[in-house]
Amino acid sequence: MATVRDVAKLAGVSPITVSRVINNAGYISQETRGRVEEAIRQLGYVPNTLARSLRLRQTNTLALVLTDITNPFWTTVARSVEDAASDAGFNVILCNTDESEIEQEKYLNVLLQKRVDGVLLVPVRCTRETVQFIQSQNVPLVVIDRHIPGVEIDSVRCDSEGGGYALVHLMLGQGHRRIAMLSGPQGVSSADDRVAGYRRALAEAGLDHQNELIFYGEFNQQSGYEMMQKTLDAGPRPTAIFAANNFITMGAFKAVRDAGLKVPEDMALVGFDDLPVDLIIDPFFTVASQPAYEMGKQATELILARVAGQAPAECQEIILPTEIIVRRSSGEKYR
Amino acid sequence: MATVRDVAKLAGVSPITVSRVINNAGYISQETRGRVEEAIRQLGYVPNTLARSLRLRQTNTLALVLTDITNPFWTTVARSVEDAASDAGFNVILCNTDESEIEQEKYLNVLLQKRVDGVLLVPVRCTRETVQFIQSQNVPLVVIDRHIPGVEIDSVRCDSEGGGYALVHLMLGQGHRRIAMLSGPQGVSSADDRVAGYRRALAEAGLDHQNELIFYGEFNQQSGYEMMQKTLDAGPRPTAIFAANNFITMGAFKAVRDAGLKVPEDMALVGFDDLPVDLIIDPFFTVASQPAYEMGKQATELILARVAGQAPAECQEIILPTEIIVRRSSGEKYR
DNA sequence: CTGTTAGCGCCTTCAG
DNA sequence: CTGAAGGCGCTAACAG
Repeated sequence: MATVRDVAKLAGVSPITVSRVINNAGYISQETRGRVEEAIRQLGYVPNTLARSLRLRQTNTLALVLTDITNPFWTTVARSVEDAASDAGFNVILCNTDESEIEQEKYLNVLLQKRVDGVLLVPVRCTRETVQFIQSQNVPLVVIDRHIPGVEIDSVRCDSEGGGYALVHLMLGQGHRRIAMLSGPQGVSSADDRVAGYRRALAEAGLDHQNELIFYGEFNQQSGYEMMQKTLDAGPRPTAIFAANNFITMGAFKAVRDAGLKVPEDMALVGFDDLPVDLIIDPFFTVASQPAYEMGKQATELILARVAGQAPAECQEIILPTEIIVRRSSGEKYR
Repeated sequence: MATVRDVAKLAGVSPITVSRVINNAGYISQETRGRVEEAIRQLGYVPNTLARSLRLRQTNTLALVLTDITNPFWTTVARSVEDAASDAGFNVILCNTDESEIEQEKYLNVLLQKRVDGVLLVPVRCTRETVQFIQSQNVPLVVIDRHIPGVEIDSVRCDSEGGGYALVHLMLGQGHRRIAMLSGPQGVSSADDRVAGYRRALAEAGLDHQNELIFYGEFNQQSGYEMMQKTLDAGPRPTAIFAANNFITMGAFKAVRDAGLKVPEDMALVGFDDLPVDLIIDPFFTVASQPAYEMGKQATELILARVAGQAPAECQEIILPTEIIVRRSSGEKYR
């Protein structure tokens, strides 16, 4: 495989001149440039970015570490990040943690070894230790979707508390008084924040802790199904459900259906995250929709600014609003 | 940032010894190893893989170049590729071409410069030139989903011809005689193969070219919508539609609905690619489902074998079967 | 406008 | 079991 030296020799110039041509840097006479370009063509020379990166300490590569690209919410974020990165001349390494701390740690290790210029991370646990390692290596880090309390870190997320509040407020407004929440894992900020929104809405309606009915599970369909089953089995049955994400919503719906009940007649259902409208004939769920594309975009722009050293010194915390989309699953007025 | 040399100095050994500890290579006394590991810990040393890759000519990085991660079919493939790569200690750079040759070329260029160990490519155009560049650099390449006629290249794809045949055969069996096909772009092998399957089924039923009604468009929803509109406007209306992928199917469905007609009563509809069952309450479309996860897995395993120099010399061509899933959109017997 | 020197951080080769 | 020398391919700094 040809190197700058081979090209230089063939063109009768020095290696550095070849480098200048490749990178459009410094002054080069048209004639020399022509000779070099011709040599490059003849040799089929492809510059070795590894060597360049080693020298410049910049790889033009970002890492996107998320839980599971298969969730359409993350799919959109990934697409958005790749778009923004690509526009700026960066590539993106994709990593799925499946909410496993062990996987996350493995990935982060390798990514730092590969000297990615920045990491976009959806942290599995919202603890200081998660990010300590990355920060200690002075690699720019932007936390997406979740936040880590008590640590100075750039983060881009949605207003989970507000979205949760709005959905539950909607249910209350329709007359529901027994509203159960099917949450994600405790300790994951997006789950916790949505619970907080749920609580605030109940409190505001004069309902106290006795009226709270919260199940904690995972952000997947099976967990949603199981939590819904428990809800149906337990004590006095709620009349409405608030599910903490799209998969939990689907699982809950199926459990209700499998129990021979109907949404929304027998059980109103609202949830976080819209499903991709393009793939669904007849959208049914009332949701708090997150601007996934915008999130990815802003996170990427922020980290690219950090990489370029152009971002303000203080840590940025960007919180985007959710949009409440009312459809049939929330039903009409209750009673 | 610490280097092997720093670690070596602190541990009172030579750099190469540190290297041996890091890579578990060669013989090291327990005691020396202990000292080195302690030094690594103290310094927070993170090995620089760039330098290592430069030396070893291996990056442990693959590239996945596809059209659009947002299509659930590709989402699944991406997940699968990342899973298999990760298991083998490789990372994956994700690239979306949006079916643009220019984008594709840009990506391939940068990827080769970054010295990825292999490229998994969904080629925008099925021409020899597309892959020539990569092959000329001796970088392992596996073509996914499509194939490039007349070139020796590893490829993993589905039996598009067979799937198309089966779907159209199904329609014919239900009595349909006027069946239109809404295809993807001519020159993209998956589209062409599906058209071939359509033709074979018609021919076998004794219908000649006069009975063919084929529209060529793009693999997206808007194109599906537009092709369907044309179909509805043009001459004698068909009674059944074969759409070449999931997005075209959705677009066609919406056009039919917007025209005040019903699927399947007024128009039967079958298509390629199942939609993610997990996200859909009540699957409706009769489809030829492709084993996306399996495709990604096999493609990745093949390319990893090539990288390791363990694959058979001759080029591999893996063709996976589709599964016909009959649902309501294909209707009952016609007439 | 062009070239020389040196080094980014690592590992292979060959000695000890 | 450990080390010294050299080079992977590139570019910054400094000359000219």
